[in-house]
Amino acid sequence: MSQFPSLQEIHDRLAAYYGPTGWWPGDSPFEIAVGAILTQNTAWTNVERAIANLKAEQLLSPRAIHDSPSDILEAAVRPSGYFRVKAQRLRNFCAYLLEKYGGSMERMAREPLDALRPELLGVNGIGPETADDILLYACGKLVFVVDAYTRRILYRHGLTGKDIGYEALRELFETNIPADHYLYKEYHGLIVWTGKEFCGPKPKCEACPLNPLLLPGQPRE
DNA sequence: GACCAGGCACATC
DNA sequence: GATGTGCATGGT
Repeated sequence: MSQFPSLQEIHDRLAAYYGPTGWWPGDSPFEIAVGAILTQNTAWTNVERAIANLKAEQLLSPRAIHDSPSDILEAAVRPSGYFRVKAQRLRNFCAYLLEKYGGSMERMAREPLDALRPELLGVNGIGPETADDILLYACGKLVFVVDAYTRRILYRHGLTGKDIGYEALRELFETNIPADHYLYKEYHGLIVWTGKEFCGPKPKCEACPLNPLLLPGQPRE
């Protein structure tokens, strides 16, 4: 018996409302990894511009990014914000990928999850969410991705405390919904879509598919 | 013009 | 270990 049957209920309602999200968008595992870094604290529309620039400049490969002069790379990723920081983070990731896996996302994906996740977290600029984006969507690993929307939606529905940590939230999902890769991908996509549409700093609960939510606590903030 | 967006590292206490 | 701060563009 699950402690949080509501997690399945939340998914089912969102899936009924939106249908398949097809998350994450991207033409290749490497493009997904790049997008995961560029979208840190940034609206996705800005990331799309940056990725389009990288493609136009023939920079969407580990070797090209790694070897590109700073000003060229920074100019390309500029629309995604924090462009100096993100250019360096992309370079850090590419250096790791080239060094450890010859620049091959497919080779990286063959590494077991338990070894790969700590490796990614060891790359400067890759934190828990970015690592899990890459693991789930680019490497096919069974890891639930937690983000600001995930935390906010659960908190506002009284299902978790405000200060619950990343790992605790991840475990909550991973122990209370079926261990299914497609479900993990879609559930996170649905949370992103719902968060953007209904659960920003100013909640718009009226038309939200999660309203009314049945469960333990009362809505907050 | 203010506020916000799917984080992260680093400094300081 | 908790808390604060810098990083920056583009949309609403």
